Amino acid sequence: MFKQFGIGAPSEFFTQPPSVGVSIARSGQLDELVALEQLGSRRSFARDAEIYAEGDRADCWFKIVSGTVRICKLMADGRRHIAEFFHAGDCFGLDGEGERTFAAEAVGDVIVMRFNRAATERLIDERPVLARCMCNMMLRNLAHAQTRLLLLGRMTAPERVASFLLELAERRDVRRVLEVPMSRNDIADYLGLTIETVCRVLSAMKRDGTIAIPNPHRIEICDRDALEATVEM
Amino acid sequence: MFKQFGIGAPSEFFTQPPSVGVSIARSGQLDELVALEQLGSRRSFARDAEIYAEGDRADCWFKIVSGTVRICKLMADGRRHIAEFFHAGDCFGLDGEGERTFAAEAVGDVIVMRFNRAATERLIDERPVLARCMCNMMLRNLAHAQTRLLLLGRMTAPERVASFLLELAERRDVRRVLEVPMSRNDIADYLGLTIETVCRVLSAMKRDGTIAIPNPHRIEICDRDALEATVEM
DNA sequence: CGCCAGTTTGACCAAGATCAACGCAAGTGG
DNA sequence: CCACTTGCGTTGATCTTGGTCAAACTGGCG
Repeated sequence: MFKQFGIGAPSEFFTQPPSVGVSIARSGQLDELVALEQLGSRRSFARDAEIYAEGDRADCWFKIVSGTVRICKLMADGRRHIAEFFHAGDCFGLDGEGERTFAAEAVGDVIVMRFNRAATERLIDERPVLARCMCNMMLRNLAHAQTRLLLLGRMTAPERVASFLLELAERRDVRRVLEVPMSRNDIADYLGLTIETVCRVLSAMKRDGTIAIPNPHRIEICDRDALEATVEM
Repeated sequence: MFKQFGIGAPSEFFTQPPSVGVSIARSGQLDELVALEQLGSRRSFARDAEIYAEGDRADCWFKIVSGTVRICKLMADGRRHIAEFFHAGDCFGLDGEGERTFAAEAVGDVIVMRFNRAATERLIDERPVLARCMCNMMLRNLAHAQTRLLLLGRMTAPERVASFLLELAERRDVRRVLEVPMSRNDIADYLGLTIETVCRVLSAMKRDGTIAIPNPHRIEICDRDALEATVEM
């Protein structure tokens, strides 16, 4: 089982039941977790350090203890694209068994658990219930990618920025004060915009009272309805 | 196993080994296929017919016998987004167990096999090797979505069109003469462009001899190198 | 033949990119 | 402790890509 797997998991693999029904492994889960902890080794990375590079052998995966990670790719002419951000509790790096197709980098200082792929596979063979977790994880990844496809394909700059803020709020489960660990450049490359456009849109939102920006890495949502109205799918 | 699953499968589930190694179920596969055939029922849809709608209960999935299907979504203000095209041999509609988040429509006339989800789940519980197929399928979906993210986020119109043509060629496994079942409008909504831009780019490619367009639904690749150079990631 | 749907082309427009300053806070070194 | 640098972030002016609007073309079909 589990020879190759998804790009990453925007959710709490092994520590929390999947959001949608199914009631997985209520009993076994903790045991698995303990087993996993012993398989993993703690690593830390400084800001902008490369956790793995495009082209590396994909022989391990990671779970974030603290910090934020970006999954990204540099095009030949220097254009950069960020496929995903992962936060504390998320898993990432479960990509195909061959080479990495994206790089993973630390957005700020990051601490992760590193898991050997082969060892994990053995564990999963013993406890097939874990396979179900993996599938759920990949499903969520896929659903999220689909949402982003719509965003990048059909949304205007203000809609993208509004979506981004609401997504941040939802992931961190806060209603008002957002911590924004990534730079404006990261946000731009995530939303398919330029840094200037991101700034301008944020400034416009600040001007009309939708948000407040006490400092660049902290944004407060003052008028959530306005944000939601901006997205309006 | 398999309570909820990916958006669709751009590949040959159950009929062909996965492209990347792993050598799955060499022996059992045919038996499964036979079992499945008996679970499924043949359905046909006319051009533009809705196979399922956004919001429908996701209690079945499909494998395409012939024709092309688009997975799409209409935004409130009429903007349309096509998440994916599926062709003969592909599976789709394995989305989450709740409601459909996208609609599926027939691009031309389409024949599909329709499979009941619950029955399939039972089959998979009996033959866990099938779960591995599912995971591979989702992995491919995910990898493809990631590629499209890059396309929509960071590529110019000519790059998008060139990618599209090369993707078509690769999927159909032809080197020169492409059948293009979908309309220019479909292509535009798939690439995040307008129909006019798609036309203009195709016309430009025709002008400089990269492609020939004997009729709107047939495109010939005359200079594959030029196409590949256009994409150049 | 004329209509219809889809495609193509052209003229013009605007959202967002690019280029260029400027601001501002956190180091750094004299 | 204070100039000076450095790295972001913000703002403005201008340009370009691709969108919008409108008209012409094409091939099938009653």
